[in-house]
Amino acid sequence: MKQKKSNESIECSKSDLMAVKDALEVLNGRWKLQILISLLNGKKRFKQIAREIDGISDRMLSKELKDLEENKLINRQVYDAFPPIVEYTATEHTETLHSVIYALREWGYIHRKKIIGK
Amino acid sequence: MKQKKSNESIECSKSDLMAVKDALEVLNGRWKLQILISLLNGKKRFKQIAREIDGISDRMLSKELKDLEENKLINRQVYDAFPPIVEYTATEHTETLHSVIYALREWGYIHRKKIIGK
DNA sequence: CTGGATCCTCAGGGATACTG
DNA sequence: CAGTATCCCTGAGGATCCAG
Repeated sequence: MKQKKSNESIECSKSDLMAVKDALEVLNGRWKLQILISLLNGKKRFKQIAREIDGISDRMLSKELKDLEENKLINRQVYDAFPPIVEYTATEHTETLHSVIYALREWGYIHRKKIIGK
Repeated sequence: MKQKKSNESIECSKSDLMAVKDALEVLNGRWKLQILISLLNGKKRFKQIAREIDGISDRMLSKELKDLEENKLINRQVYDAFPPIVEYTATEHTETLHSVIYALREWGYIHRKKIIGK
């Protein structure tokens, strides 16, 4: 993918840019990563996720979950019961997001210190 | 509320979630990361960036650059000349984004292979 | 409980024209 | 060249109601 410049590797190629754009496209919006993080902590039911994520509406959660399922980032398991039980779980593919989440979290802390926290 | 899987650490705390949200807030939209990646490759003038990033309008570029400057993610240097010359550069703070960009890029490749490329 | 269906709002973003 | 000013539209996302 990339070559080094003395000591720092710099993003450069069109192909790299495309990859970043692809990633952002899948993870876009305010909710997807929050949902995935929540599920990386263990299987959850619909209402559980809704309660955990501050401010999300049922409608958005439903839509985002469908999106994520299409991208193989979550599994949806339906149990035939009443009241209905649906469990969502992360997939092996979700696990590959760990480094992204980790990097964003670290940077979030750095940035907060830099801009807000001083 | 945490279940470990053998060897991986899992995101969990409220504070971590906040950090990720903060990061996403600063980097949101389709353009900011593309602009930053472009500038991490070296100083650029307005039109240069506009030409490099496919599909961005002058208006958006202008707005995003202002945003990024407020977040100390770019420097804006104006030279008194005609025609006007304005150069944008990455900052030290931008450098801290490297791991984020790197992670997103890697994941973009992985995801493409998983979903599209098969 | 799990969502689908509807309706509505608003900000993100495109197009174009214009200024210093 | 480096933007600003307008106008407009689309789509993300909220609120509410309803059904299985």
